[in-house]
Amino acid sequence: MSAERELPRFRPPHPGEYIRDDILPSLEMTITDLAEHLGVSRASLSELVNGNRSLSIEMAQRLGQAFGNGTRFWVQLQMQRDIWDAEKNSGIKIKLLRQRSGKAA
Amino acid sequence: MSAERELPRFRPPHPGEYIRDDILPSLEMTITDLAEHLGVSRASLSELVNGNRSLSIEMAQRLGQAFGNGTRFWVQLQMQRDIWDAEKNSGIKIKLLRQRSGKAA
DNA sequence: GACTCGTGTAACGTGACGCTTGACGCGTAA
DNA sequence: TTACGCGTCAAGCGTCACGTTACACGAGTC
Repeated sequence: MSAERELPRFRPPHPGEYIRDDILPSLEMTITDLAEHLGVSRASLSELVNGNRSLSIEMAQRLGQAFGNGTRFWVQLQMQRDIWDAEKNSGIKIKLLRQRSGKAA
Repeated sequence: MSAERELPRFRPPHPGEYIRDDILPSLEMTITDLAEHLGVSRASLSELVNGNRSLSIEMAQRLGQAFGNGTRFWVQLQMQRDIWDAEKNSGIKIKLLRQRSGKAA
């Protein structure tokens, strides 16, 4: 009874929202600018920023280097959203397997 | 100077190793047994256990439900390894973008 | 009006990868 | 030898991030 963290009440924000709302304004950059700086296509970054695509590990690396907050930050952002979606939308129901820790009823 | 966590010195273990070394023995189950319980094919679980495949979100859900430690645990296991690999093997070098926080040299 | 930017998005091809199915090799018991 | 359980491999499929190219729209500017 420990590893089960509660699901957030609301769907975690897409990494792209963060880029759009916080990063780009504070850097005074356009999507086109940032895409060029990151070495990705404009279309690719645009779709990411608009939430139409999820973050790859490689994209997370680029963002982490560009903004100085590391790969992990971005991957976790995406991960939280992925987990939320998975828990919400799936009908997977697997029965709990009891580890044999001595006391077997 | 905060979000940059250090990379582990050694490659984080593959989730499959954990299943093979700890879970399966303590449950006294075979790969075939567990695959059936999880509702996936033998081959799929076999490749996972042997480190030839990484964990999908859906597989993480199944494992999390079966072992009672939640989806997040398994996804994080995989994430740590993915990040480690990405940092080690990639030649990506993006210049840091300075946020304009008042003091501009 | 025409021109330039910045943007969103669709179509196409590509490569990566998780998954299933079917077949194979190996060990063990009848 | 035959039969069975187990693990693994190979082929095929679907999904998806990505680049490229192209088009359409709005806001400025001339």
